[in-house]
Amino acid sequence: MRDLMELFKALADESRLRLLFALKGGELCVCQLIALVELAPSTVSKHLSILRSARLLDSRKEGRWMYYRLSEEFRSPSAGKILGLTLKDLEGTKRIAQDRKRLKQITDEGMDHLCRRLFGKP
Amino acid sequence: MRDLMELFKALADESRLRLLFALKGGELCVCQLIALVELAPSTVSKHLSILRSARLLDSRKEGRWMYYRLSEEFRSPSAGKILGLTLKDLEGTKRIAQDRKRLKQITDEGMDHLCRRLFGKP
DNA sequence: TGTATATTTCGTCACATAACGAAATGATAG
DNA sequence: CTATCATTTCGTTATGTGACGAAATATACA
Repeated sequence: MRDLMELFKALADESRLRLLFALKGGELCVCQLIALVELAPSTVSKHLSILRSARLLDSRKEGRWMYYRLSEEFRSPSAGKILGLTLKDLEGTKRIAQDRKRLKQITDEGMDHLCRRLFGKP
Repeated sequence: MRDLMELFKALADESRLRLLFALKGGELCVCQLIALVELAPSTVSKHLSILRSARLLDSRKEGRWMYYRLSEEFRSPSAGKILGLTLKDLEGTKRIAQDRKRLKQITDEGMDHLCRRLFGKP
């Protein structure tokens, strides 16, 4: 029951739903996710850790970049199905449609350029 | 997206999961649900209103008693499936097994006796 | 009609959570 | 080795949530 509640708590937040959906298309770097949801890096990091605790995400470090992706090993079979239904439901929403467009721009931009834009000095 | 978040928020609470599971066997009166979860009447009432707002429950008034039951018309097809998966997942948990036993006692007791026990003067 | 009863609404308190900025961490590049 | 960069951790603040008791509401019964 504890696990199930953790899953639902993780899913009960707009930013986290947006992050999950963005990762549907494959792994992304933290800086790309920051650019997408437009929240402080520390805030995004916290969201990602919540999603990872709920076993919805896995992560991988490559050099100084950290990549997150949708998990494949869920805590329970139901968890995977619930995530699947959730992502399908999100397809139709306006916010997610906007995100999809912006994400394309972000991935096209290239990470070096993106990071300089996000964290670089004037 | 708002609806989906409302659904997950509703499901992200232990007491509300217990209430939902209890109603799996059919409609129950508020006083029976109060006896089951052992929280203040006002607290249980609030939980029920949250579940009803999320369209997980319907209610029916009969005399002075209010009956709640699992909804059949969900906000979205996914909502029904998610609830189904959730209730199935809960089957195995210890708390729910305890609840099932206690619920049998509660329904056997009869509502007049139960209400006198819960609200009656010494 | 008035009183008892079942449920809901309201006000309040303690605690959880999302947001931020500052500081810490860990890796790369010079 | 030191500086820089991407990310995380920590501390703080504002808002949301769950719990309760008291008061309001609605129905039944005398």
